[in-house]
Amino acid sequence: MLHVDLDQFIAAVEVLRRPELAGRPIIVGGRGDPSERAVVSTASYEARVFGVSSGMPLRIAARKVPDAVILPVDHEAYLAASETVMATLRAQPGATVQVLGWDEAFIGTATADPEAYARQVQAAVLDRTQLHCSVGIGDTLVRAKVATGFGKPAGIFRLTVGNWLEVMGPRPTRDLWGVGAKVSGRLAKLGIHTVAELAAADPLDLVPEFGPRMGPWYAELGRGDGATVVDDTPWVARGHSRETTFQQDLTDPLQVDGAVRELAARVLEDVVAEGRPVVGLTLKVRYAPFATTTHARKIPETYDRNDILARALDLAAAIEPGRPIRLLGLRAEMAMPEDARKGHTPTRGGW
DNA sequence: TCTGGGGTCCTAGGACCC
DNA sequence: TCTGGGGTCCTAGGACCC
Repeated sequence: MLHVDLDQFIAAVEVLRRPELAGRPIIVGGRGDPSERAVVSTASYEARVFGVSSGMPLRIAARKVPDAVILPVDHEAYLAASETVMATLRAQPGATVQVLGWDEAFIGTATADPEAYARQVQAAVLDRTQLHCSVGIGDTLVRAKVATGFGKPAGIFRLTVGNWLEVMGPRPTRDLWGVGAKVSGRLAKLGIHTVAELAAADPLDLVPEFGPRMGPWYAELGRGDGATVVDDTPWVARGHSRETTFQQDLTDPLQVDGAVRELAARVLEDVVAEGRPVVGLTLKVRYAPFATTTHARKIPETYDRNDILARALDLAAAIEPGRPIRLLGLRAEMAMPEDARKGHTPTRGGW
């Protein structure tokens, strides 16, 4: 299968509608105002040279690149570009497409020459959207996904059971898709630093540290093994959430109450649009500077907006009075239809 | 005043039941 | 006075990804 990832997608979309920006360091984030609390969504390659990367506070990024072009996030524009890209992928011969995000997807197809197929995909995407992409080829989803990183920018790379350990073996476990800072640290405590060491680990030895599902799953990840079938089952959202970071920390209970009401109204817009009942609510509270707590509650299946609002306000009663609040979030979990995709391997986001 | 917003899934521990 | 063992459900918290 193939994994397709657009190069500097958001920045590239911005350049398409403002060609005079080509070649300049572009940083897209928040409302485009580096004096506000916000982070970088994407930086162009010209900006990355200065050490700017996704997730970095916008303020810091702006400081690193004195003459950067800083632009606000424009979801609609990226979504429109994304839909054209995905439609182009679906139009490829024999393609089964599994979308992972705005700018990436797996393609399953039976072809004798995957490199040629990949070049054809790149040409089609470029022709239809003027956007460049990199393509990974693999015999598992994990290998295809990881391979893409070696193809950037605008290239093609192939990882299979034959060269996985040769290429990935000496690298830190952090380079794996699904291993972050915390897990790589916990693996290091067990004496596992490299992908090769993880691949050689006994899955059962990882159970005490990571649990019955995640332990064996990490060992599998180290070997590059896992799913081999691209699944194009339509995605059914488990829930919808909204959150707000306040430019000034909130301390007034009336303001907190108002913020919760507004979040509830916004979440309900999404939920009502889907016509599925709500079965649970989670309130997320980030107290300044960075301590986060959540309060969750199952509720009887209901569509009733007033009921849901009342229950959200119930949750808000758990907020500690007088403590400054930096962020509030509200998530509504929805009832799942019987035939929805569920119960596959751990992925934690990104579908 | 350094830290978005939208997702998914797993695990631990307590409550409760038989 | 002592206090099993298995199971399920729920909440809180954590980790990761785009």
